[in-house]
Amino acid sequence: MEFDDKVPIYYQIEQYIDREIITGNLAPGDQVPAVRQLALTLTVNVNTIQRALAELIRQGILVSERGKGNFVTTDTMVIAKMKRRVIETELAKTYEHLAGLDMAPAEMVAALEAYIETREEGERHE
Amino acid sequence: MEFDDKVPIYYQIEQYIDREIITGNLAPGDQVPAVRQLALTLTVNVNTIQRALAELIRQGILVSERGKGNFVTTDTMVIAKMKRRVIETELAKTYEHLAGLDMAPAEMVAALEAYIETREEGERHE
Amino acid sequence: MEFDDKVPIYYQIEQYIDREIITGNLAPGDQVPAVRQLALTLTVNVNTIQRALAELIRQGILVSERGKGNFVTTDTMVIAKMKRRVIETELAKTYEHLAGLDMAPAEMVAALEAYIETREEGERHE
Amino acid sequence: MEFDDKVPIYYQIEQYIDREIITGNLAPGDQVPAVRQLALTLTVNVNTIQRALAELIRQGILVSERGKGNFVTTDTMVIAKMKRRVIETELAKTYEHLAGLDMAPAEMVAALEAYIETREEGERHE
DNA sequence: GTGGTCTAGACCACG
DNA sequence: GTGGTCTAGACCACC
Repeated sequence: MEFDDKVPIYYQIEQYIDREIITGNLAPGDQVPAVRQLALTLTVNVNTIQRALAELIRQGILVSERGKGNFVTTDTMVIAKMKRRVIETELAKTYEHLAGLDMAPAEMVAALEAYIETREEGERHE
Repeated sequence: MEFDDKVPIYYQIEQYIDREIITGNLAPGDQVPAVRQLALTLTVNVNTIQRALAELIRQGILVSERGKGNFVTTDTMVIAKMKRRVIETELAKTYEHLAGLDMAPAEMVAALEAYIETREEGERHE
Repeated sequence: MEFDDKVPIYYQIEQYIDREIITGNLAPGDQVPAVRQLALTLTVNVNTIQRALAELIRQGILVSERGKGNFVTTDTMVIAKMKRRVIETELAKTYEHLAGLDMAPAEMVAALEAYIETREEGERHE
Repeated sequence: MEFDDKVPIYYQIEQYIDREIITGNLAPGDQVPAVRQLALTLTVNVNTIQRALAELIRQGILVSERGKGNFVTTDTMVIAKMKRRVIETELAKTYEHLAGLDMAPAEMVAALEAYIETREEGERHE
């Protein structure tokens, strides 16, 4: 995994785990890989992992069981809410940024479609 | 202006000036407000402004004239290129993030349209 | 039983058994439930139970008889002393904490009375 | 300051700062002593202080200003709510613990009064 | 000078 | 073996 050094690593790990849960790679009730395992896989320090997990635990997305491990909550409401929040935040950020470039809503959609088109062409020729 | 404390302020200021140029609020050849003026307007420290401007100068987007001030480059190619980069970067980030949530390209466009729809309704009822 | 994850579980179990003895649920001479039984009832690991019991044995509150089990001491002086200690500790902690909030002794009593009043009202309406 | 090694130090520091705010030693808008200063005063590591402050910032009780310091929120509603929570939690804990010893509400009040009485006598003879 | 982030490494609580 | 807490110390961003 690559990190953007403009934002804290612990924050990127938080988002990474959010995504793993949203996509179902980590299902409700699943055990999250051990802290030391994640530290190895992502090549970051154990404490940095802990900090990311602590925030997810605080949000109720993960639950910690002492000596057993960390688990994805089985409360699907919490997960559904998180998913909505993540997507909404992403779209809102895109909207704000493009609006800040004086783009009208219809132009944004067109730009995204054009981008996807270009990208897919690029992939076809790889 | 509000800052996201998850990313460096100097970097947000860089992007802010990029946007001012793209939208034409700052046209080619225009003088950029004095450092101390920007520091007041944005309520950040002078050094932070300096750092953002230094980066823009390095990129050739601004040109510094000793004793006179900083000016937007008159090289419209540089500006056009920057504009493309900014928009492309924004769309790429959105694409990557949504793809990371297992969203298909068509879904991304639909989600953005839905978001805009919801947002406009919200604004109508404000 | 629910545990406060801010304090060691073995310590909370110690206090739990203290309370069982003080209330008479466990009388002098009574056999304490088997370690494995307690582990099941309280849903904690056997080792954690052992650690709590070891401390109570050290204090003379329980006596261990090899091959038979653990028993509440018949030395009522020890129990009486423990009871006094438990209550005194509780009141002292409350006093210290409220005093740390600049509350005068009379206010503490009033606050406790008010709390009990509110609580009983709440229970009446449940 | 002395720490109870049964609960995390960062948590005790959190409560310590809560109390400083409740008693007015730290008023709304006041700057909290520098992290490194607190670390010296309380003789704990800087990171431990950071962890306590991070939680208070998350709760909106403190606000952090990059490069300037940490400040007590000027939102007195947040502080008032925190104060109520702290006192309520303290009384609830006392109530639960004494109820667990089979004490009736009236006895609790009597016990607290007796404790205060004894304590004041002790102080008179010191 | 002030807070923020990360690393390395140790030790404890629990299973 | 697994997570939780703490320490020591470094380096960065910002004022």
